[in-house]
Amino acid sequence: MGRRKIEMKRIEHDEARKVCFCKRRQGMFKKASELSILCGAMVAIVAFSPTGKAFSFGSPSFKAVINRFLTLENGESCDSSSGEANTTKESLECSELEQLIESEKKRKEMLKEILEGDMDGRVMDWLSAKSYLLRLDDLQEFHTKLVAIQDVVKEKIKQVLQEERHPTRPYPPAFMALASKYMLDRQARIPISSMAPNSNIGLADGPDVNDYSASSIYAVVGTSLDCPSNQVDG
Amino acid sequence: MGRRKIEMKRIEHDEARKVCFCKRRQGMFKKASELSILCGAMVAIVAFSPTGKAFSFGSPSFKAVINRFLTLENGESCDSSSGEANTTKESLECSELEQLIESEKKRKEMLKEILEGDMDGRVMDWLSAKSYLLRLDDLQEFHTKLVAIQDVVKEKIKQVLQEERHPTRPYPPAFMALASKYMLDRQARIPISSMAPNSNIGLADGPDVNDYSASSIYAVVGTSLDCPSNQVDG
DNA sequence: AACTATTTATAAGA
DNA sequence: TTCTTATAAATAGTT
Repeated sequence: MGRRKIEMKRIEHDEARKVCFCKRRQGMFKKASELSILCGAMVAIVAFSPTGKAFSFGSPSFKAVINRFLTLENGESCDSSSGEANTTKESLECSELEQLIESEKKRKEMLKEILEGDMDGRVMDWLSAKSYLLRLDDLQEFHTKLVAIQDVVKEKIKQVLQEERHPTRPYPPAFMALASKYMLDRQARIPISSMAPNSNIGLADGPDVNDYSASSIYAVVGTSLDCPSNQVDG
Repeated sequence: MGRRKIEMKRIEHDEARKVCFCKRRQGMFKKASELSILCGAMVAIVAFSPTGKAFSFGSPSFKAVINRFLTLENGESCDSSSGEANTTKESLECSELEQLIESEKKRKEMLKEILEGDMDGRVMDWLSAKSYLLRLDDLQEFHTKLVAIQDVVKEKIKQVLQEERHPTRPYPPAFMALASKYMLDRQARIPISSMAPNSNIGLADGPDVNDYSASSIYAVVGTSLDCPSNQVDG
């Protein structure tokens, strides 16, 4: 579709690649718009430019389409294609798509349950679920915190071990007060510091712890194929 | 692009509309595939046929692209187009997009709050209280469990990191079993042992079962423009 | 960003 | 349906 046929592989020249993205992204969005108009179809697209900028298209709106997609009934049929280059399968059936929808639903349900549910007594579940829900950046933070908690427990073990060598002593009054408060009032927060008999329990060091309408697309694209001003990508 | 120019409006004849969707959907997916190959761009598309069937395309995978989109940093720029034909607003700016990103940010904040609030507050307190109340053997067991969870999290981080290079795949059955168990029975604890590092919890990479490659798309589309058998739409 | 020579997509027709 | 083909449209390379 140009002065000459091009090989279907990554364009290495940096500038040429950006220009190509700009033109073809517009072409694709126009195709999407036409498809939705001609066929009354809902279409949504997201594309990341070589420079990492996100572009989206949606008809009737991006959000509406994605929402419909993510809330597809279980039985609703769908087809999925992957542009990945190194696969051998000729057909996807529906599974990747269905799994995605399924997992999204479950994730939402889990999140809701965690938010609404009583976490007490199910901390392990809570922690596990959390590791499922969090994304990469959250996970790293979460991991740091886990390490911190683990240190608390280790420290506690040390203390208990020490205590076992000595005659057992009654818990300090301060602890009893806090413990009963905790047990009676689940909502009350017990400050870690006050839980630590010798204050070496706990986290002493602090755990760090623009839309343009179909018609304007046509106006622009129909008259020329240049990148409109909203395309600040390059 | 055919024997004659067509008006850009809904095709009323039912059969013709379906045929058009079939052809143009394929054309659009091919364009998307080419865009991703030539420009190294990530692209995801969802389209609903006139009969309501969902089709998706993703490169490197639908899920990976959508995830990236939904976790856009606040400052990351984006452009949004709407193909809606009958809008009265002259411009949406980015609002659809921004709303979507906004809701995702809220989700993140919520999780963060849970993480920091519960984790640093109630859960930390809970753990401390527990660690104070527990006896030595319980503590050691508890510590072991913490290590196990930590391993899960580490593993998850690894997987997520890997996922950024590879297309996302469905959750493994093992995980789904655990997840559904968790969701169906709140009282049931997920045995820590099954949470252990190698149990592939989380966004695990399984072998792909469901992709067809760009090249096979070309094989189909290049030789003929008919709807392949997986297109059961019409 | 504009301009065309070409390739590519596709509307009708078979 | 699927294939064929005349045409409209997209776009690669150039200015």
